[in-house]
Amino acid sequence: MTNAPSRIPSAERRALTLDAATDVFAAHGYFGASTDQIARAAGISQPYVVRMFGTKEKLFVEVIQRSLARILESFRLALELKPAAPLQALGAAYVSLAQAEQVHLILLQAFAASADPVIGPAARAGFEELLGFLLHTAQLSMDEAEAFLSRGMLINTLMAIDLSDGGSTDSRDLVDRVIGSSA
Amino acid sequence: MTNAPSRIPSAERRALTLDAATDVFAAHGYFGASTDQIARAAGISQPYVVRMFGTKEKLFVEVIQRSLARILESFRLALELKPAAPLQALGAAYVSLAQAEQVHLILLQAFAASADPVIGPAARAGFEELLGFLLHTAQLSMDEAEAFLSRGMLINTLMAIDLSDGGSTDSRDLVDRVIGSSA
DNA sequence: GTCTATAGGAGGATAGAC
DNA sequence: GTCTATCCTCCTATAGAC
Repeated sequence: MTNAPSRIPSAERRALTLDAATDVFAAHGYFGASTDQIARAAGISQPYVVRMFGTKEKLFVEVIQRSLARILESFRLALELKPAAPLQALGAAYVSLAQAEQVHLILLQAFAASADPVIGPAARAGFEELLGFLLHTAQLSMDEAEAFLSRGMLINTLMAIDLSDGGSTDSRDLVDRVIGSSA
Repeated sequence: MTNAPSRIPSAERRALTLDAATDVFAAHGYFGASTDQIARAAGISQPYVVRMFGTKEKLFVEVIQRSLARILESFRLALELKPAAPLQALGAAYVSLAQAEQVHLILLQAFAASADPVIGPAARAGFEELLGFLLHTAQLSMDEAEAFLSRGMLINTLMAIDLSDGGSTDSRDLVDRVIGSSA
């Protein structure tokens, strides 16, 4: 029984590896995640991960950019479907995207690793793109954008520390309001 | 010329090392920071850092707890001084404490490393203590606490990615509103 | 397109001296 | 109370085969 590696097209392999990397980086952060963990999650060898993306740093930057692209894409869709209530539409879109993929944790980890000379600029650029979208495409006022982003950052935090399980009554109330309400 | 190590009392040495560790963890996160960087920042040898705190993990947990204690302490003071406008008092206290010490980044890094089995519980406990304080000591309503925490998380993020320098006009506006206004 | 083998470096922790 | 020396593990990246 020959156990040959399954040979799949490079575009698809890249996408699968990015999926795996997203999960691992989301959980452990840029420094905490190893290329070996990512490789195992993707079902390939560690050197192959490096081979595909050059360095771990470049891989993380690609993960950040792809996550951001997905956020913007889902925001555009939400605005199309519910143009009357943009704030609610965007909020709901963000929470459901965060629950499905690990988009929010990637943002959090990117911000946390901002001191890195390559990741910092990528994180900043991502944030600015998001802000620009809210102000100029979604046409939010600065007040609305600020409120939306504040709420988003709290969502990121609450989901990161998984406050829902085992927490106090107060915690659960807060989680319900912040995440439950727009889920 | 004998270059003997300066011998200082253990309590003071601990405090100095915690200061150094706070800076390094704030910038690079739990995994990104090395005990050697911390040692150099504190002006002592790497093994001595480990000797004092047992493990890097325990050191980080102490840093988290100390940062939280400082936050609560400064909040208590702010409430005493300005009992009429608690939200404003707390907001200003947080921003100025964040600028002086690296308290906000420690929180961010703690949340980012929450998947760790030791750090996660510490981060959760810290957040819950903070929430409890806001609701029961500062007597904020759940709405107010939510707004306060949201804003706090946005402050953490904006300061982490240092959006002030080199950013777009929009970014600078946002930073001014969120940080400048309560500084 | 994918793997095995491995080099090379960094980092946390321990032992033991002063 | 503090250091030097060092071990050993983990991890990124490269080389080269299939």
